[in-house]
Amino acid sequence: MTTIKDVAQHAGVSTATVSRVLNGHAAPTEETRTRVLAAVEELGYRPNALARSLRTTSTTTLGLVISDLVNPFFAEIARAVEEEARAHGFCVIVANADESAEQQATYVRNLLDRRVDGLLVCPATDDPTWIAEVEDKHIPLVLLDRTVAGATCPVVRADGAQALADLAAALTAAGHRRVGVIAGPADTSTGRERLEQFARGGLELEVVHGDFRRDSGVRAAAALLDLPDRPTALVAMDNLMGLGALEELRRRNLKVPADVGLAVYDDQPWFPLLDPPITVVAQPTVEMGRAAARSLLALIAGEQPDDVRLTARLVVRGSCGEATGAA
Amino acid sequence: MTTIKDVAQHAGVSTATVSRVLNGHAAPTEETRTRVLAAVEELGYRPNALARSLRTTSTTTLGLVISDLVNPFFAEIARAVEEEARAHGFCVIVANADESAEQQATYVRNLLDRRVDGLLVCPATDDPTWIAEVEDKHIPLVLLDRTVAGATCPVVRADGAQALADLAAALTAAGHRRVGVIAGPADTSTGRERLEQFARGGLELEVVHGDFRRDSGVRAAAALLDLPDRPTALVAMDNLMGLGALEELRRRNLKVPADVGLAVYDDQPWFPLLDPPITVVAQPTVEMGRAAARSLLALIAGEQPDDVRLTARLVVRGSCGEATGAA
DNA sequence: TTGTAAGCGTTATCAT
DNA sequence: ATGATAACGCTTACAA
Repeated sequence: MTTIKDVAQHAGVSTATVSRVLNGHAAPTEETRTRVLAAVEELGYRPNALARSLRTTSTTTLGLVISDLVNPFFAEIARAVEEEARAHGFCVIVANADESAEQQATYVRNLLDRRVDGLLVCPATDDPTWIAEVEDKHIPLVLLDRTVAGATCPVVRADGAQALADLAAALTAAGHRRVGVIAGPADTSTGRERLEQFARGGLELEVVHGDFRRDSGVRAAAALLDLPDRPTALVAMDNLMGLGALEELRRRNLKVPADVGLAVYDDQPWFPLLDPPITVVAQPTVEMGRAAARSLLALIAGEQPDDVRLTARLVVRGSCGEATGAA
Repeated sequence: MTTIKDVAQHAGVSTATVSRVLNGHAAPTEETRTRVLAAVEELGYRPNALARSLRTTSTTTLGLVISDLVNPFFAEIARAVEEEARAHGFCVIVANADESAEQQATYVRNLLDRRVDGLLVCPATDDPTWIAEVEDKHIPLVLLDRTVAGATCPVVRADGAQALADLAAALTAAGHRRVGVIAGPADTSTGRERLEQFARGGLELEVVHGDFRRDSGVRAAAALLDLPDRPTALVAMDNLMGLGALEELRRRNLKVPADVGLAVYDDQPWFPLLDPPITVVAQPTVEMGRAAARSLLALIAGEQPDDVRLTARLVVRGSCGEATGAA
């Protein structure tokens, strides 16, 4: 491996000069500059980022802890974060907490050990203990999608209040009175918030909590459909539980929306292709990822970014039935 | 930030002893061990991974260069790689080449600079120039999904030969004679290979090349459907182009399979939910990611892993029509 | 068993 | 404008 020493020797200058040239300092004269650059070129020299980081205490690397990478929503977020980071010359180390608080804590520690310049976390649960560690070390932190109580750092998330109100209204207009909710975990902010906001819609709710994953969607749908007084519509509070619900509906040969209406929180490219197309609350997923990365980058740059709330919106497609003139 | 020096001082030993304790060396006596550990605990000391890596020339980090993270197939691969890496105590830096050879080269260089212990690459194109750089530095390299000419490193990929033969047979049995192929780029091994293997099936083919992305699927489907002698079935050679084709079919109000049959290479969870469910060639995606990570880890450990070929298989669902007894 | 000290490849300070 | 040199925080001979 060729080092800065080799380059210095080859160019007949000191390592300091090579470093100055490579870092675009004002000092070196044009003549030495070209000589150094020639040596760099000839030897195919590339600076060791580790050594540099050790010295400068900057890694130009972001840590991203995702609560569940299987979830296309979070996969999309991860992609957007990577994109925005790349645009600013940063790399991203991606960590998957698999909705486990312990795994998340482990990963956060690992990323801190690696001296990432900042941390982007989609908290798996409300447990806030890990945050102290991050703040102790003064590592810039931004929360994404979910928040946790007592977090003093910037939070970037979607605002689904209006969309959920609209959804409740649309369901009501379509003649639904009693709907089954496949809710997220009660120990996540999004799990609680979506349920609560939807509950304000005045519908009679039957609630089963899932864990934001496919299987729980299947189980929750089954439980709701087995109810003696079966709800006329189901609302799944994330796309994976929505997928599970759809599978269960298909398994039971129930027609949507004739037998049961369905709506899902978080849109996916394939929802419009179903028959009928699925009515959803669409989140500005990519923009959330980008905004979060930008906030973190700003924090790293010493600025004080505000919280970001991106509004989700209802997309009515047909899986909840038609609005009846009467209702 | 507390360093190993602080711990040494606090425990009344040398930094060397602290290091030995922390790295589980045989030397230290039980008594000093506990004393050191107590100091570590009390100070909340965490070793600086950068400094350690600089010294040991090992980062326990894998670099993963994905050709297109938007593609759920690659997202799934990324997840599987991360999972397997984590199980072995490795982190993953994810890079997205966006199907661009230049971006890929840039990222490879960046990851080498960061001294990743090994590199996992899904090559964006056949261009092999970047490989030389990696091999020069003797960084373990494994190719994933796609290969490039002249690569001497292990390759992990799917074998779709049989599945594509089966697909051609199934299409024939369903009465199709002339099918439109939405193929991958000719400058990717998978693009060429899938087309070639499918072509052996004896069907009359109309081929349009896409770029493995959604839009190209829309365009290719449109082109094929506009043909004077319209094919009776479409085969999309990856899931995103399949999505695009489905959108175009829906836009034209064409019924599957009554008007046009459809099959897609690479399964997705929502394909069974469509009406009719989509016939696919299912790849062992997760296993590919895992296998690739394992091969790379083996390479890093000094072993000589073989190429891995995981067989894809045809899943007949209904989007190609029923087999007619006659055919 | 433990300590001393060199070295990993940089950058930055301080002279010159 | 350039060159020595210390320092970043750790591991590892080598010595004791």
